[in-house]
Amino acid sequence: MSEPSQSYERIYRVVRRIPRGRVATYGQVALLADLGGHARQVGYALHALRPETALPWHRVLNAQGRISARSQPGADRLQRQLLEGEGVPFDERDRIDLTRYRWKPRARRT
DNA sequence: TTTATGGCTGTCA
DNA sequence: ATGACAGCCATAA
Repeated sequence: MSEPSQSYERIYRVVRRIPRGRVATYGQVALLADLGGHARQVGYALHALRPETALPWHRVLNAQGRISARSQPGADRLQRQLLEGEGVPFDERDRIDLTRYRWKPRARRT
């Protein structure tokens, strides 16, 4: 495939695997996407994804278990709302207990 | 081609 | 425990 941005697709693929009621960090997704721990690109990929792309971006948090402020206003609030709707409670500080809600994917790849 | 960002992370105080 | 600084790399102009 001559996909110019195949890297993004990998990220999307990983994010899509995140089960409902569970969350993952950018770093984690990056690792699973073979990006080698470069979480930033994950954030950019999600930032660059199109609205018609049904992707559970709201299940992706930063390493602190909190929602990062993105370009779109109110989007962080929406993310929180979506997560709460999936059964992921937030702390007083808007944080999620990653030790409990962190998605534990299996080692894939051959 | 180079330059400038950026939905982060890890370390230090 | 939180707050602040620098670094890595890919994408977009």
